[in-house]
Amino acid sequence: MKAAPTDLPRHARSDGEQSRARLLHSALGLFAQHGFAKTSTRQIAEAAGTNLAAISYYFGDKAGLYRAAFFELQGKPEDDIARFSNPALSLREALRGVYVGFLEPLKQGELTRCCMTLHMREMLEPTGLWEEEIKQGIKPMHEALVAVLCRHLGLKRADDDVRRLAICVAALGVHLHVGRDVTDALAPRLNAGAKALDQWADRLVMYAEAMVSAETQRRANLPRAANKESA
Amino acid sequence: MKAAPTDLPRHARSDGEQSRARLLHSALGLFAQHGFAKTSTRQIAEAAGTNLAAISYYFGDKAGLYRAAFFELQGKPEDDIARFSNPALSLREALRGVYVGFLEPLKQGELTRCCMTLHMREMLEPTGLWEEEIKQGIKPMHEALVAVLCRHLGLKRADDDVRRLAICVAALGVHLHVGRDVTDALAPRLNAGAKALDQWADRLVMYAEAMVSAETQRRANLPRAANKESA
DNA sequence: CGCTAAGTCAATCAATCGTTTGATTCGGCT
DNA sequence: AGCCGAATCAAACGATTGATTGACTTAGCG
Repeated sequence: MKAAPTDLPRHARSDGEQSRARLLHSALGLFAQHGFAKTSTRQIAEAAGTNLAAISYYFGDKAGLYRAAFFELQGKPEDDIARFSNPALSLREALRGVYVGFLEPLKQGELTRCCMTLHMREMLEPTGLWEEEIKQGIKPMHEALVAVLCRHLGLKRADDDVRRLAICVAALGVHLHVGRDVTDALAPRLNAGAKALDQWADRLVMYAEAMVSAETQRRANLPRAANKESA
Repeated sequence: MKAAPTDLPRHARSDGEQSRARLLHSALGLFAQHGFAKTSTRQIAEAAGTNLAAISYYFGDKAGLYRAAFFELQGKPEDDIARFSNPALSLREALRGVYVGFLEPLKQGELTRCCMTLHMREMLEPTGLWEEEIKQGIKPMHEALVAVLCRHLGLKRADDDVRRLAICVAALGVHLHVGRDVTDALAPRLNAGAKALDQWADRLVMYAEAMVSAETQRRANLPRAANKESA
């Protein structure tokens, strides 16, 4: 709600909304770093510089704080979709738009990175919020990407192979985040600096283009009749 | 402390080693399903049909049980590497070997799937075991894949671009697991049945081949001098 | 049989968890 | 001034956690 900056000094009895915002940001960072179960409310309150009871006061309980941190501090999915779903874009431009959406959080500050980490974490530990996020954030994005691919593949309707391709295209972007620590261990240079991230964008676009081309070619070589997919 | 296979006293109690094995499997399943922090030792003991104290007895503490379940119940990385690193294989065959390693756990029983889930979970919640696993399991596999790619790209030494390509190739396989629930929500048919998984193998091999081809072409179009990569 | 050790069990420990309470303080109001 | 509600705080609640205790049971062996 209130997009107030966070680093305000801790005044004795200044504004109630400040404590709420500080709790929100501290919770986001700690939840992203240690997960929900391993983060105690006392840690959050201490990091936020507020009292323990403030969590119950503003968010009801720990789960409410988690939900608030999860949903209130993230960019709107429409912005991500808008980056690549414009029909005027070429395939290459659209794919670049897709991966920019994945890479930008890595360039920006901790806040967006923590948001992304929380999302990735939810993938493996669904807490109920995740299904909501799939429906409101991921599924629209997936459908938008499928539509883009259909357009450039010359298809009227999406089939399983297009969805598989869309998932693979997204997988390269997702892996930037979930496999970040692994990549840092295997080849630290690949994620070091903004320049390296721009190289990621270049290569991912190239690889995604190659995958789309391969799918295009596969469909071209397909016998006309066998347009169905096995169940 | 005890529980060493080196000691060879007679089987004192008939089902002595059985409790250990049952604890191991129950722990693997529960840790994979709920994570380390959200799984209590009482749950594990109850699921295993043993007493609570047996955990301390066989594994010292909860962390020891986790470590044992993590390392004792997984396939050896050499087997995975052997599937694709044979120099006699064509690129396509090698890539198929890579993805078979990712897909087989999905086909087999719960055990291997839980193992894989635990691994994925460790990516986002490193507990110390993960660094060990990177060094002993992931890094060798990455290096083997890099070697295969170098061979088919006609390179003597690996550079950052080859490593990036290797990571992208692996990313498609990793995403099968980390994005499994998401995929099930977006397009349930894609993961339903062994036949669908075989289709995954076909497409992933095709996409990976396309990525390698794209990289080959990029290098061919490169000016001779500019063989360096930006830091 | 008697002895030892492995294994099992209920009961309990101290610590930590999320949450609640009740008192207190401050800003804004008539 | 006097009052009220919002906000803060220390303290404690009950529940659950991981881990331990000590007694009990069983198996092997002289």
